[in-house]
Amino acid sequence: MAVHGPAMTDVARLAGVSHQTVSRVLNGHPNVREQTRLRVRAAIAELGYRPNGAARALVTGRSQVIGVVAQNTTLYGPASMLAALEQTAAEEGFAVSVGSVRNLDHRSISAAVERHLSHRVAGIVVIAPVESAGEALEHLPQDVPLVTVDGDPSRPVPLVTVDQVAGARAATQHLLDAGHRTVWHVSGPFDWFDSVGRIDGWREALLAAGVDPPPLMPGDWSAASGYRCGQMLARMPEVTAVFTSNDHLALGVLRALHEFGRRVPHDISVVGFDDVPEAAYFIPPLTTVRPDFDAVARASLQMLLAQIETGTGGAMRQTIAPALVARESVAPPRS
Amino acid sequence: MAVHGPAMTDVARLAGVSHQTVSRVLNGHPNVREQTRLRVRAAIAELGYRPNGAARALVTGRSQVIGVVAQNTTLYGPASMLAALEQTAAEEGFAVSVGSVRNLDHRSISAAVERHLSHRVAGIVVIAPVESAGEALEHLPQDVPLVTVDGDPSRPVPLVTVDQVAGARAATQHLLDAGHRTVWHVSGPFDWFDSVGRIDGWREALLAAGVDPPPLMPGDWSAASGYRCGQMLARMPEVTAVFTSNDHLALGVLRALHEFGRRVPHDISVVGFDDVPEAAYFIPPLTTVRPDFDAVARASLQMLLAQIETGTGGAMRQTIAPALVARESVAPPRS
DNA sequence: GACGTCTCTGTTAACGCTAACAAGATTTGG
DNA sequence: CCAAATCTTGTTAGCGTTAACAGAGACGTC
Repeated sequence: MAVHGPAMTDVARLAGVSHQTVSRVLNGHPNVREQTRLRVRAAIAELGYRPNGAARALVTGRSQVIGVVAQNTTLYGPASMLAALEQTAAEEGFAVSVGSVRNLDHRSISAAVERHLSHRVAGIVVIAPVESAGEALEHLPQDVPLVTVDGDPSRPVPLVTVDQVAGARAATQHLLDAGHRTVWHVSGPFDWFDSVGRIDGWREALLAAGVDPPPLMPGDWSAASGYRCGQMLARMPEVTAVFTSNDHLALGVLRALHEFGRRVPHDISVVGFDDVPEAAYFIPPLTTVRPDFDAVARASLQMLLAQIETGTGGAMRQTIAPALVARESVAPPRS
Repeated sequence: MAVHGPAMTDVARLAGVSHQTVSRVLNGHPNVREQTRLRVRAAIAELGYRPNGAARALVTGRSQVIGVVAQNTTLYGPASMLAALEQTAAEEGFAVSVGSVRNLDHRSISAAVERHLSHRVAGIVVIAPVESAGEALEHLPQDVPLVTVDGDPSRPVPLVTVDQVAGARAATQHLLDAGHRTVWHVSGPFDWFDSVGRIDGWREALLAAGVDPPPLMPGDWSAASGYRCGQMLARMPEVTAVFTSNDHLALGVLRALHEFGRRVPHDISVVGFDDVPEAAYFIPPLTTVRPDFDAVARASLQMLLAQIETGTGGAMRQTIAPALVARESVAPPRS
C-alpha cells in the first residue's frame, strides 16, 4: 500500500516553522522573510514534499482541475481541441480531466458533467457540437463556470466557436472565384452545429452569387460516407466543384472520383475543411479551411478562468475566424 | 461565487439519520436497514446531493482519478489509446486526467507526473513510446501504481504493449508471400519503441526468408516525410514492395509514387500500420496492420487497478497482438 | 520614551468525508 | 426468559490544507 508522503507539518517541523508559514511560501504570500522562505524551500526539496491537492480542494472549494466533456476524441477536430486545451490549461496551472461520452445525448452529457462536478472541478468546457447537448446544459447548476465550444449559438451559454459559416463561405467563394458555375456540398451530420454552420455558409455564398444551391449530399464525417457521395457526384457530368464539410469526407470523394476516372482538379475541384496534417498529401493536395484550434482553446480557457475568478456567468461569446489554405485540388472548370 | 452544494450532513438531517449512515448508503455498506437506505436515497435525490470527491480523496488517501501522461494526443495512435482508456476507466468509476507533454524528455515527463501526483491520482498510465521516457520513470516514488504503454521493454516497469515486432513481421511476410523478392521500409523516428519494434520485425521477416534487408528509409510519422521517402523509392525501379511504419507515411509514399507514375499495387505494393479510419479510402485502399487499442487500454487499466488494490508493484507485462488488414494496395510483383 | 503601524509568524477552526469504536436494538440459542 | 451474538445506528477523531485572527518584534513619529 502506498506510503503516504510527507505533509505540510513535516516540512514545517524540519524548517522550524509553523505549517501555516509553509502554506504561505507555497502560495507566494508576500509577508514571509526571505530567509524563512529559503529554509522552507530547502525543507520541501529535502523531503520531496508535494502539496495535497485534495486537501486544498476541500478547503478552498475548488480544485485546479478543469473538466472537459467531449464526444469522440478520436476525430481530428476534437482531439486537437483537447490537446490545445490541455496545453493552455497546463500553462495556467490547471489539470484537465476528460469525460468523453459515447453519445452526445442529454443523459450522457449530464452524467459526464455530474462526474466532473463530484470531483469539484473548477470549471467545465463542453465540446458540444450537437443539438442535444444544449438541452443537457440548461439544467445544470447555475454556479458552475462553464464554456461551450462549437455549441448552440442560440442558447444563453458562454460560447467559443469557430466561424463555420465564414469558413464555408470562403471555401465556396474560392470555388466560385475559380470560375465554377455552382458548388456542390457534402455535409456532415445535421445535428452537429459545425455541420449546419458550414451548410449555411455554403448556401449563403451561392445565394450571394445568385446561384440556386444544388441538392445537399448528406454525409457523417467519415471517409466512407464521402466515398458514397463521391460515387454519385462522379456520375453527374454537370458537377465541377465540391465543397465537403471535412477533409475525411473529401478523401472519400477524391477516391470515388478517381475510381470513376474523374480527375481532380482537372474535371472536378474539391475543397475540404479542417486541414488535417495529411491533407497536403492527398491525391491531389487538398485545398481546405483551417480552424485555429489553439486560438479556440486559448479563448475558451480565458473565458472560463474569468468566470472562475469573478464568479459571474454571463453570456459571453467569441468567434474565431478560420483561414483558407489553397492547394492543388482547385482549378478553373474546363470548357 | 459558487454557492456550495449540500453536504452529507444536510442529507443526514433531512433523512433524520447521522451523516455516517449516509456515508454507508453511499458506499454500499451492507448493514443498513432497507427502509433507512430508501429514506437516505430520497433525501439525496431531493437535495441534488453530490459527494465531494476531494473530501473523500483526502480521507482515503486516493482519488478516483487516473492520470495519463502522453505526448502528442493529436496523433491517431495516442488519441485512440487515450479515448479507449477513458472509456474503460469510466466503466470502473474512474476519471481520467490528461497530462500531455510537448516533449517526451526526462524533465517534461517528470513534471507531468508530479502534477498528477499532487492531485493524488490513484495511478498513472504513461503512454511513453520513447527512449527518454524510461529514465524519467526510474526516479519515480516507488509507491505509485504505474503502467507504461508501448514503453521500454528492457525496464522493470509494468508494461502493456502492442506487439510491434509481430505486426511488422506479418506486414513484411504478407508482401513476401505475395511474391516480392524483398521489402523496403519507411520507418518512424528511432527514439520511438514502436518504430524500433517495427524495424526489428521487418528485418526479422526478411532474414528469416533469407533476404538481405535493403537500406532503411527513415521518416518521422508524418505524411510529409513519407512523401520525401516515396520520391526516392519511386525513382528506384527495383523497388516493388514497401512497408511503412504508419498509415500517414504510407499516404505520403502513395502520393509520391502517384506523381512519378508508379501505380499501386500494379508496380509497387504498399503496407501501412495503424489502420486509421481513412486508410480504407486511400488511393488505393491501404493494406495495413491494426493494433487493438481497446485491448491495450483494457489490459493497462486492469493492471493498474490490480496494483491499486493490492499495492504490489511487480514487473508485469502484457503484449497485444495486432492484426493484418488486407486491402488493395498489395499485389504480386509484375515481372 | 510611548504609541501606532508595519512585517512576520503562530494558533485555531473549519472544509466534507471515512474509519474506528461505542452503544442501543434486535435476534438467536439454550 | 436471560445471556450472547448480530444487526443497525450514532459519536468522535482525524485526513492536509487554507482562512481568520492574534500576537510579537521592528520601525517610525511625535
